[in-house]
Amino acid sequence: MQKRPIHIAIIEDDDEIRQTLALIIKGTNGFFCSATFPDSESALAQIKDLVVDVMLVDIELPGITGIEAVSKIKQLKPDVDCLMLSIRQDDEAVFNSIRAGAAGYLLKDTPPAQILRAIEEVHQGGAPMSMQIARRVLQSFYPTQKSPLSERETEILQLLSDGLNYRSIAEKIFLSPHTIKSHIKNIYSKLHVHSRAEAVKKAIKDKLI
Amino acid sequence: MQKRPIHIAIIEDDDEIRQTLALIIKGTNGFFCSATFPDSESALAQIKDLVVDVMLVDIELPGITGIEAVSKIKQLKPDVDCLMLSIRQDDEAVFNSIRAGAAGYLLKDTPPAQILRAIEEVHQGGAPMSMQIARRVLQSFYPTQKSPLSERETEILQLLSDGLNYRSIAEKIFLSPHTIKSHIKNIYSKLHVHSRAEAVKKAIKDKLI
DNA sequence: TTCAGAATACCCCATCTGGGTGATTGCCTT
DNA sequence: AAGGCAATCACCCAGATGGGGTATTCTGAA
Repeated sequence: MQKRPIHIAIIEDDDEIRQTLALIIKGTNGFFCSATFPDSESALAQIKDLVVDVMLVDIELPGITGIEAVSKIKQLKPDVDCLMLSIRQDDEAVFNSIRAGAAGYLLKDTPPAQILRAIEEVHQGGAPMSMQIARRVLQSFYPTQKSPLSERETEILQLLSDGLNYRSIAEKIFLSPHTIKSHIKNIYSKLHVHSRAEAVKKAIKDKLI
Repeated sequence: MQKRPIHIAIIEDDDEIRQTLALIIKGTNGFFCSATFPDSESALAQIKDLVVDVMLVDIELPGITGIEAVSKIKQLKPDVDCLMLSIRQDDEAVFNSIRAGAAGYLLKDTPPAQILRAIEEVHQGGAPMSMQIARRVLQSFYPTQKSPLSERETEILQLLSDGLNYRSIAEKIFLSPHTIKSHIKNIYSKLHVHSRAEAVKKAIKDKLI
């Protein structure tokens, strides 16, 4: 029995690249090209009536960017897997794409055979990424630099972020509220902030807690 | 000219798996097995004197876990790339490994050829992950559920997280401080929190801002 | 059309916060 | 031996915060 081919659509403004991709897809067994679009607008207009499993999306498009397109596509058809295809590898492009709902991210220098492999992988529930992209993504989890805070301070910052006030923190770790306040003042000065909200934000962003 | 092989060390408590991995590595051109260890302790004791590019690390080990081992290895030898090899695919294992500094994560059912490919990739600055793992990692960037906050509220929460007080926020968006306060009260009740710190924490964790 | 929610604005008030200043003890490094 | 930092505790005070209300307008869904 013949397996249903993976239905693919392409959004890519460069005519040559778009057509080449389409040709490769059409010429390969198990892959089917449902549609191609030169911009996000036309793709979004038709997406509802389209049978499609995987979308290849360029980021740099005239008008609506590929990233915004992905965001809208995921709203309209949450089951479509969007695979970004871009020359950009800056954090801005990569992480905004992922946040928008991209299920994979390939650089444009990826050879055709690997693009096809990535399409299969994304369709099987994977998240293919070019090697540089994957590394960047993992690196985003590492603490940026080592904490300037002492252990005690980190502990108190943790409790602070739970919304406890001086007194509650003091009770929790058996210290005087004055001491807590002292620590918090030190935390502020080390993190260069002036309020709990800022401190919590910085702590999370810098992965201190 | 002969290229220097990739030097690999293994930490794995299962004798059979460890020896099989070592054999595969030894038997493949371009790969060299520097050492194998049945536990983290022995690996950490010797790591300083070891020439090694990539470490294969199991997570579930007697004594010090693979995750803690990675954290210590990265402290001692930051240039070593650690590739986790585990049966576990729960968030706990995956994200703690990544935070500890792992540069890749393979499930144990990965066939040998792919393990070798992953070793090469990690050594070239990539971050090979089993398909399920990569997807999980990307999913960690998506907003968990859609925001319960209105646009205005989100805007104000954003400013709140920058450490602005009622008055400053009011000035920034040309509203009365009373209004800001009203909005913030609504934000608190929607997020089920009672302070700025908690609100900011929840907002970031739930990717509302 | 009616009702809910969003956005706007105001009042009261007890409590909490952040900034300033100062002190003691102990540990570590120099 | 000295200076520095972490950790502890203390006091003062102006201003901010959070919780309790109330009210109007507008929009969109039921």
